[in-house]
Amino acid sequence: MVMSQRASRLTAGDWADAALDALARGGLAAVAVEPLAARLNTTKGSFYWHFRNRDALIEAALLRWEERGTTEVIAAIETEPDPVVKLRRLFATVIEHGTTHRIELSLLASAGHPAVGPVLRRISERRVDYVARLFGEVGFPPGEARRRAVIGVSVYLGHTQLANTAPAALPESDGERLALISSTVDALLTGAPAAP
Amino acid sequence: MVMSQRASRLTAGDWADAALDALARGGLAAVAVEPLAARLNTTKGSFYWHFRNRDALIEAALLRWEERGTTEVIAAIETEPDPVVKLRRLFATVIEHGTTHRIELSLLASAGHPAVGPVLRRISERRVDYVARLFGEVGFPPGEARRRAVIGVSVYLGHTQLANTAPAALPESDGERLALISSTVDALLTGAPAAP
DNA sequence: GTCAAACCATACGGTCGCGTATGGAACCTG
DNA sequence: CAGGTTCCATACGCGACCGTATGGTTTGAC
Repeated sequence: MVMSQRASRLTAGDWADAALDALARGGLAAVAVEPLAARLNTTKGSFYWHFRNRDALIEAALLRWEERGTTEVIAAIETEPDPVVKLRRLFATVIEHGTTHRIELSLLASAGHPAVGPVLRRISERRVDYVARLFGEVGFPPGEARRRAVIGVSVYLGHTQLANTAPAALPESDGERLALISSTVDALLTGAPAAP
Repeated sequence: MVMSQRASRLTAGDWADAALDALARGGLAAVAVEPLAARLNTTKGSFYWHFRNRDALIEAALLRWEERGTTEVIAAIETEPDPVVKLRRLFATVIEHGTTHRIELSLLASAGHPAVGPVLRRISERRVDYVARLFGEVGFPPGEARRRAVIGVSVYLGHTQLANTAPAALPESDGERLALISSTVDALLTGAPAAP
């Protein structure tokens, strides 16, 4: 994302992307106007044309991230009709989406920020709701579907955290990590009502 | 921790505790010398007597937190001889230790900081190692013990995240949350070799 | 009470980052 | 090409925070 030569004018989206990069690297404190301008090889004149202030940039960046992390992920999973395959595919994404996860971990530190808290809440609730819906489609009654969803999403989130803080504590290869995640999905599917 | 009247001289530990408080509230950026001094009802003269610089305070605070979060927790759990009870007690702490968790989430945004990264790695690895040992004591072979430990710790961490970001996605009462955690421990203990 | 050590208060200079103001440059349309 | 719109560069003032320097206060030992 370091652009030593800028081809043309920057869009608000360019700035938002740079903000998400900074967020992933150093948390909310790294989303600073002047350092971002330097990375984009421009000055804050551009920034203040596109955004009223830093908070406006943060909000724009968060919405962008939320869209990518939920709507787009769910849309991609939903191309598959079978709920069990959907669950497996969704959980496999824990191993693929490193940057999205890095951003989320960074945001956890700023859950109290007025723009961050609501986004985290929405994305977390949406995730649990979606997984609960998938377990429901598999045939579990609502309460049971929800409990499994909470456990499953917890595993997903915790695995992400460990992958970032102590990768050596996890299996070495992606294959083994995937096997671990799959065995968790298997366990959560245990006791599933007979296929319709 | 706001002390409008200070009874006596501050220790380096007082400063470190104040730093941990700030960390929990606003992340690493909130660990700032002058605001901390204000909260302690003193000035940075005291701070610079006890610490060479801000980084020294951060390191001291992190070590203190690490001690509380691992050594002391494990020591308390280890007063119980039965590994299954130990596991249950350890997992129940996910619901009790709000502040410790708040600090950990805050630190995730600063994993790249030279003092933070190693502490997070150590505490994460130690946690997985300890839980793996407990599953080993229950009778699981090493590889299987480790896999269950990774899943269990992931649930623990993920549950913590959800409790902070979207508490409404979790069961409402502590009792129900504990039941959910217990059912997870149950599932992880499934297939345990016969008691010795 | 004296002295030394431990501790703290304040002033100062410097850097960083924010937001505002102002003028300039690039682009597009007629 | 001219004019208007979009976009950007820079200067400025301000506040927050850091670390250093200096002098003052408190505490403990003799």
